[in-house]
Amino acid sequence: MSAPAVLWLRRDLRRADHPALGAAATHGDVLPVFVLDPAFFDTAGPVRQGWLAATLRALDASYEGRLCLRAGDPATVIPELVREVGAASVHVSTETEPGGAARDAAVRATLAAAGVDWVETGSPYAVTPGRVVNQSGEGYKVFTPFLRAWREHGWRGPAVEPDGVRLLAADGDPAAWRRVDAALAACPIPLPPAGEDAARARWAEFLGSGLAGYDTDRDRPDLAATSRLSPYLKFGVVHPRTLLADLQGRTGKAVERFTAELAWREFYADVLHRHPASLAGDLNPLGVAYDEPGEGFEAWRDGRTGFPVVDAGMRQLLATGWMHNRVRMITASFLTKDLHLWWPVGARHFLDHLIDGDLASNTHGWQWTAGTGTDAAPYFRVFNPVTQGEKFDPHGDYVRRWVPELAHVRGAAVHRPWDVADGYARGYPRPILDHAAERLEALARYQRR
DNA sequence: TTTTGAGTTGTTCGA
DNA sequence: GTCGAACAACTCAAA
Repeated sequence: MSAPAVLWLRRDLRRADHPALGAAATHGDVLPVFVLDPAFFDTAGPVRQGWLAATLRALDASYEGRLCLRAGDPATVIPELVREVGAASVHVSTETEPGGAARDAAVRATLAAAGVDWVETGSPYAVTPGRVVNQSGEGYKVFTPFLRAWREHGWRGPAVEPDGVRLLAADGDPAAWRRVDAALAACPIPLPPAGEDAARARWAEFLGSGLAGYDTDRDRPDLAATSRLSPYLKFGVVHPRTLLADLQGRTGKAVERFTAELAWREFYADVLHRHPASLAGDLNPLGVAYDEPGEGFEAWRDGRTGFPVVDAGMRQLLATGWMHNRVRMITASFLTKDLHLWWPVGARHFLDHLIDGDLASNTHGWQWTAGTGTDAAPYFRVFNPVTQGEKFDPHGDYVRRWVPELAHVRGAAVHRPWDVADGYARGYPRPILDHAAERLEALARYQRR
């Protein structure tokens, strides 16, 4: 009988379409393990901890209750586990985020010294970051050519689990499971259903009724027009390759558009992989002056800026761990162009509260808004929070849903409470700033540099 | 090497 | 109300 194979799960918390699982199974009995790494877990807020906890419980069920959960530094925990069960190999999906890649390098070195094989199969992306290159062999810095090259590169079909995979049971750490359950119990917001079955159900529903209108309605925060798969994609509960395979044979603008959104996720992962320093600072520094966070930041964070669509978005984030993409742009523009704060201030807050918070997409989405990222954003692209609200929440339903102080205002007028006779009757705050003035200030700062 | 066309998501103003 | 122009300069990708 051959030695067991450890399947170390990280951002691939699923059973289906799992190339690393297949690879592990060819080596021997498979021991699925997840490590609660304090470097990641302890720094996450209660919402993100809760979503991970729910996902881990579902993952354990996917693996027939045999998920081995341990806590600690993986560089210690994984080699220990390997010794314990006499494993000859450790199987993972390739991690390309800077922190995870550094962690993997450390674990891999320790294992190599012990003569244990380290096998990387697959990644959280249809095309592993670093593989889409231009004619000079370099990565892309502009999305559109990346998209073309990404499509031309293509991707494999879903991985089918080999017959007769045998899962090995190993002692988990009861204290670690207690921490998971405590995190779940302490989660301050209601979470979506976790796990693969829930992700598949969400996807099936989107394919059946949401995809057709995706092209035209995806920008409407008042409608449920997006896939809402991002919390599952974040932990690899569903793999984009699975989605792309299901889209085969379908055509039309909506399919193209949804595929492009998946490509954006891959593009930003590629950019972060090639430019790890962009995690903490500007990819393309503009040299503009930023203010220090103060009362304006607190108003933004708490959803009381006096700009209805901004406040609706910030409150949706706090209440649900999710914010509509269009509103992420509007609120980000407000922080960077109206409050004149540096984008990492907002990016940090988003990451602390989003259950789908993806390091690469969040970082570079923010940099796009700030004009420091991959897209050479025209300096004059400053969102007007009122006209954006009127355009994308045309009936005001989104604002009324998240801002109860404005629930009595009918129609699109909710975006301009200052023009409504009883607009402030229920205590909604007055605007904390003059957008027209701050827009000019932002433009001036860009030109002054 | 040089050149050329293009670059997710906008706003305002004036005709 | 609608529509086109103006709002900078630069970098990137590819021919």
